[in-house]
Amino acid sequence: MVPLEPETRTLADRVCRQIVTAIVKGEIPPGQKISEPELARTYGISRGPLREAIRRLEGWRLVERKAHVGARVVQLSTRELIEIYRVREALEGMACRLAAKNMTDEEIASLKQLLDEHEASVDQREGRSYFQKEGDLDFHYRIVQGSKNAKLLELLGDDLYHLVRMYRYQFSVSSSRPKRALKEHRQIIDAIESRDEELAEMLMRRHISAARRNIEAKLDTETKPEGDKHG
Amino acid sequence: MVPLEPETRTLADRVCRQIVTAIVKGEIPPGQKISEPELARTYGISRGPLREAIRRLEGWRLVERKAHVGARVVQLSTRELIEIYRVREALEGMACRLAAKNMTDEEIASLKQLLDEHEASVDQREGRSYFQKEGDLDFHYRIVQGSKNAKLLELLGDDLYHLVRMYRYQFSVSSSRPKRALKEHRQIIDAIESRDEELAEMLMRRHISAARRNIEAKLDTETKPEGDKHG
DNA sequence: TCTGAAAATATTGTCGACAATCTTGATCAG
DNA sequence: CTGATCAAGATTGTCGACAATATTTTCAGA
Repeated sequence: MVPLEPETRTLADRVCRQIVTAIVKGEIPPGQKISEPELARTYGISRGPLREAIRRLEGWRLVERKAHVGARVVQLSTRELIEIYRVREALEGMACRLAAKNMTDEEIASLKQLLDEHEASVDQREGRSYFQKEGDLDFHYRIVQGSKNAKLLELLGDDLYHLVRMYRYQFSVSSSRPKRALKEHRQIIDAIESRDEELAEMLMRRHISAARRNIEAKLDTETKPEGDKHG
Repeated sequence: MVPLEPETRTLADRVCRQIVTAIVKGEIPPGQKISEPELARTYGISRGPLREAIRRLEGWRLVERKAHVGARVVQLSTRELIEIYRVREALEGMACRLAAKNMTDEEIASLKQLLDEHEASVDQREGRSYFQKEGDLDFHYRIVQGSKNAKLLELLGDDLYHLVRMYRYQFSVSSSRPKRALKEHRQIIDAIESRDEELAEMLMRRHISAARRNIEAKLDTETKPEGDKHG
């Protein structure tokens, strides 16, 4: 028999998850200082487990800590967001290559079904970008799972996706091109289905690279609408 | 003015580094249980900071913890080592591509000089695999630095290289083909110098991929010298 | 002798208190 | 009035003690 949450049997672990959720959803905004006494009161625990939770978050790079000053929620600069997309391009490209080799037929079928649902919600227009936003990460997450590479899953799932989610909540940035993204998702799953590793990796890299350039372009127009430098 | 070790002003931080070193060097062997009272006595601190240090190590995936049981040093299975090399292939391939774009001429020159030193030590045969071993990671680390992508540096430097070093100490596995590796390193830096991003990435991926296959082959012959299955 | 359960032991988890450090605000010299 | 210095307050860092859980040992019964 397996309990619903097997490893949440200690205060530090439970609170750790709660804080992650709070940070990702923006309830604790980026850049905000984390007050130990205040958080301890909020969650009704002592400072001991709370500090341990913060230390783990530090390892996951969701908070930054300075000695004798305190911990702050990481604040993603646009530069760092771009960096993350470079990392995603590399990591998810590899994940997609491995998925083409290791995904089971059942997993592929299930993923195609997920895309059908996404398409329906996009068509009906009731799926406001909100759903598509989370749905997008669902797709990517499943690919990574399909790679059967635990290390990839760790790095992307624990380290990067949290940050990406955080950023999306923060700026309410959805994929901004749901139909295009959906089409690319279909191409990717097709490549996986035909077990074309090379193509699968290339398509995923182009998919993420396009998202990155999309962000870069948006930022360029926002920050310097009449600038002439291209740095 | 900058002190030599700016952020090691708290017990937990200092002990954290000490434990990392001890783990990487094998002084605390993989799989061994970490006894909190014992380690606290060893380093002369209380259990509080020690636990926080362990929690951060948990975030870095150098130790695994089970509630009410304790923390153990991670034990790399061969499967996990292979997984790590897949991740390195993806990440360092991207790093190399970015390095070809972003490395300064000075950094490139310095790195070529480093390779000269490696070559000298290999030729003299006095560079036993020991030096080459660390020298190899030096080269790779500099490439990652040259990418100017902080996220890449974090993931590779903090998460993966520790594990790779640990494994090398553990099995005394050096590159086992120092001349070949050195030649590949030269090809890579040449590609970077000519700012050929595409080629630089490809060469780095082939370089790491070759190392992975080398390990796989060695493991195959060791574990199943007369087997017929290829799983 | 072997098996199973229960007690004893040791370890981990949690808490409150104290010490060290940083931040803030007030006071005073220029 | 401005700036710096110093003190008061608040926050983080550290510690020892107690509670909860897991592991080991022991002992009784078959």
